[in-house]
Amino acid sequence: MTNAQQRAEHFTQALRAAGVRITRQRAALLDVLAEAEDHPDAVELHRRSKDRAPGISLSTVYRTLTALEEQGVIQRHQFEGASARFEHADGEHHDHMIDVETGDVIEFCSDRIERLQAEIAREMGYDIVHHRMELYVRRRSNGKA
Amino acid sequence: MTNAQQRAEHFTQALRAAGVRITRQRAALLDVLAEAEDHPDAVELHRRSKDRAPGISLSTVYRTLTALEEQGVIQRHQFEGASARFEHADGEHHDHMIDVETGDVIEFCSDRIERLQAEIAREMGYDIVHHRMELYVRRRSNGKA
DNA sequence: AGGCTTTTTGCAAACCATTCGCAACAGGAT
DNA sequence: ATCCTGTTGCGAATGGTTTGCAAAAAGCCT
Repeated sequence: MTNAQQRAEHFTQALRAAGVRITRQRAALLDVLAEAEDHPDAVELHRRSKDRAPGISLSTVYRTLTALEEQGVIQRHQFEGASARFEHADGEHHDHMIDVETGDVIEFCSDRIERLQAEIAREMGYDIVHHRMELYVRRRSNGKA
Repeated sequence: MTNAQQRAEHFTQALRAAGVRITRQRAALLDVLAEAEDHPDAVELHRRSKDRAPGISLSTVYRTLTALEEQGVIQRHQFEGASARFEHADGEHHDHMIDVETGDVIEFCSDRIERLQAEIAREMGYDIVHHRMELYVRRRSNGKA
């Protein structure tokens, strides 16, 4: 069984557990999401889902995405000046770099930064509920310094 | 001369330099922005500006905010699930913590985090154009650990 | 001041991603 | 197979923000 299939199964379980029915349309979207290795937006997910569930509507895509997000199995990212993009939330936490030229999204993570964030919040009397960190970047033109 | 007056003057210069005319409406908004110590949204800025320039329209507020942002003298922040909020951009760079209960915005900055971000980007072959870091937080309930 | 050009204004309409109301439809437990 | 309840697609609504336009105001040159 591939990773994608496992993920699709995971999505299905999560929805069922929440009393959400798995329809033909939802199954299609779940598969599409499970297979996606990028960060597609709702319209793109709709486009991809139409192959497997002809006639699926954009509303249904949005509704299902919201349900999946509520169950915590996918994440919604609202990058600057763009519509929301989605990704499955099974690996460990990570943040994003967005190439401002191409729109490409690169994942990264830094325990050190996370620790500093928590430390700063605590010093000011807060606990972090969640955070958002995005680096808007441009490919280095001149090889290495 | 107060800080606010200096800032208002700074805004005025920036706009004039860009060939933008200072109208009664804009002067009012500039003052409001210069005096603001919080992070108001367009509607709130409009409300505050109406005292000094009765009849000023929300469109004018938006148009002027856009111009100021283009000149780099104010910053626009798009926090999660809220309309854009603005602040003057004269002090040094900082990031934000948002109290998820109250909506309060707290400023902070960490050179160490900034350095780590730059380092990470560089390692992956990128330069940072700008970044966004927001901590969504909740006040610690139990005093200090 | 007067006149002329260019920018700006307020209004209403347009935008765009996302959500919602609704009547027809379809899971899925029994 | 049935019934109950959740779901669908559609089109319309939303809400923050932007835009087209004709009227009004800035700024400039004498």
